[in-house]
Amino acid sequence: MARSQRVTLRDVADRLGLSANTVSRALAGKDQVSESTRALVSAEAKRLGYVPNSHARSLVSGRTMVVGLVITNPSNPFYAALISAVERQCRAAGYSVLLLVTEDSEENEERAVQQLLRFGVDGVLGVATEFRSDVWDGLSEAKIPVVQLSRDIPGRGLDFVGIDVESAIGDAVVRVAGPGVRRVWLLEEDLRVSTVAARIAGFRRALDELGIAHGHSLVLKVPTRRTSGATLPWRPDDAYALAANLITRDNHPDLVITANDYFALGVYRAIRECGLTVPDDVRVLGYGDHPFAAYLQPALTTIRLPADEAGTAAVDLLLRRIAEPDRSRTSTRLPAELIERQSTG
Amino acid sequence: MARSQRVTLRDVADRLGLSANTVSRALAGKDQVSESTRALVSAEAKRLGYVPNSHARSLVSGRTMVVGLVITNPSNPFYAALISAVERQCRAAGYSVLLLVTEDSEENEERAVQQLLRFGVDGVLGVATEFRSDVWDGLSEAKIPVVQLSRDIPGRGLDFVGIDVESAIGDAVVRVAGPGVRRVWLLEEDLRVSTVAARIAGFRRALDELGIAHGHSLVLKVPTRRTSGATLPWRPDDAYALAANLITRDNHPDLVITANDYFALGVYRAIRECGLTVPDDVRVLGYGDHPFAAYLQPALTTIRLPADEAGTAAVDLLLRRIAEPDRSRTSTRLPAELIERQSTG
DNA sequence: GCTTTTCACGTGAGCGTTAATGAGAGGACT
DNA sequence: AGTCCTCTCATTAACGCTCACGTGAAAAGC
Repeated sequence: MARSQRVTLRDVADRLGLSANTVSRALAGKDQVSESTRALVSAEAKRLGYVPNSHARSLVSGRTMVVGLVITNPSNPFYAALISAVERQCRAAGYSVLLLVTEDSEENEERAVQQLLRFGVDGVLGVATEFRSDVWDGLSEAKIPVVQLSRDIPGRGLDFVGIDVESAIGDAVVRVAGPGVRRVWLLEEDLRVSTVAARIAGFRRALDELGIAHGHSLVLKVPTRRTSGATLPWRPDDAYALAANLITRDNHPDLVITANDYFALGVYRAIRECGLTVPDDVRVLGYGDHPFAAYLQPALTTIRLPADEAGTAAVDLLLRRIAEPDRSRTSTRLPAELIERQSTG
Repeated sequence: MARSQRVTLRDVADRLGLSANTVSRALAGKDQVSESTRALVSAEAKRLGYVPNSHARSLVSGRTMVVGLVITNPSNPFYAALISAVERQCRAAGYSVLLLVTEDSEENEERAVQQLLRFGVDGVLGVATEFRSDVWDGLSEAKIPVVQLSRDIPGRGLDFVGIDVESAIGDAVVRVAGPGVRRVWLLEEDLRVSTVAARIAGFRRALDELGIAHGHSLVLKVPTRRTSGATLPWRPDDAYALAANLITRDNHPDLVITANDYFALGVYRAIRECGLTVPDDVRVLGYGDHPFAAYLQPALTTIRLPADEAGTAAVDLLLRRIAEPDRSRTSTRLPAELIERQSTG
């Protein structure tokens, strides 16, 4: 039904007494077609409403002009920004985006890779789940370029574009910790991924630089809601519950770093309810610079992530690798910017 | 290169001394294949790492198992939630999602429709830009089912799934306005879309019900940043700039409704800087129930949108229409829930 | 005048898959 | 024994497009 309706190359060709091939060449803008017939073909194609069949095209050409984008959770604002940037850059280059969501589940990730293989996408941008790292090997074997986004699985020989999380956190903590700061906490996500590891590493390095004994520091894991579906993965409530249990008026950290600004919301409340104040009693450093951060009371010092640049750079890198499959592996870590506000004094 | 590598049906068939067709039927689980050869085929296909070519399949079958998702801005948290829900529901039904972003630009929307036609997707879920409403006609002509998401363009005969914005705002304003409330403002987006119109209509209806003269009310348009790319479309700064200009200590509204919680952030600040307080001097009603709303001081009364349900329902509707193209048009408006917190007393 | 080149287009094949049809082997039946 | 099935598989033809050729006519060259 739908098929019989569709205008094909032959329809245009028959209407003009030409061959399908000529019409194809004319519309493709190739040589070996006179300008007069090209104009005729274009006009007739437009008149009939001809739309090329991308499947037929990619079946013979081997290219699809589609890029796979594998994301763990589109409701995560950072990933949402990545999606926007990636889509825009792909669109500018004439590529379409096939979106696969993994919800940080290995099973979904495997299915996603399978889908990408079936489609024979020209390239893949992916946030890896990292529980098992060989999931992506199928793409490499099929010679489909993969650029890892945000999270890096080393040793796979895959391109990577992300953020220099370790430096971002490390430098920020050093900058933000005043002379009186002795006890420092990090509220982390409970995920086994490279970004979390990098934040912890940066955190530890900062403590060393500040001469703070690791015994005075604490890395707390907030349970991550991966299966919550179409909602934000970070719940202020979870951070609040954790912090409220541990912080008392007489026993509290001097500085709390949160893995994201949403956790900071919970920490704010926990501190407030103890009768303590930010930043006089406890300093708070967020992560992500979400739009509300500047509007909290006190305004939250946080780290701005160049999601837009990362997405754009990742697409550029992918397109370059599609063009030159044999160029050497690239690993880019973009710097993040500390936005100092009132929560750190 | 990539093509010669790929394992095809023939490869599996040749290896077993069978025909490609038999292998196809065996893997498709059809009849007319003995169980013994089916097992052989499955084993060999797995051993060789056979992956079906979706383009070849859809070229002959006319189906793609792909659904197009047209979104104006993935960084908008509401749309992000929609994307998550839609993707998940599609995945559950065996469909993949092709993501097209329009940035509320008519040109992009036309290109998106063109892409969807080229791919011959089985169906489309879309947030329409609404500047020109005939952009989607091409899909209807190609008999591709379209379900409109969130924004409704009436008169096109397209299915619709969204939220009952008019009732949500109308009922909420009535509920939230106390006896002393005389002057009511609505801070709206500057977009010509049905959701904005519905909010304004609900606002006006509430004023009538409350017996508030329209002269005492005000609908303010906050400039919308559509071209800002991969960022949130709603900037608290913009709402702040507008509100700060109009609100003074002696001349202020009793109740402000904002088109989203981010605008409420700006309004909070503007009110605070006048030396006024929420809710005693000015009540504030947000929209969207973004995760930070509960953690503001005072906690923001707002309207929770069932984005997850909307996305899920939209996919269900689309799949049903794909199965039965001739069923009558459906228009679903899901109720939104008022979440009463401190900002309205 | 003829051959040679150039240009504009047509022909045929094939991309990998599925649907329709055909064909051979084996068993059940009269 | 011959006929008719049934089961299993092969053969053929699409789907719409592009690529490597082939071909004819006009233009160019001597």
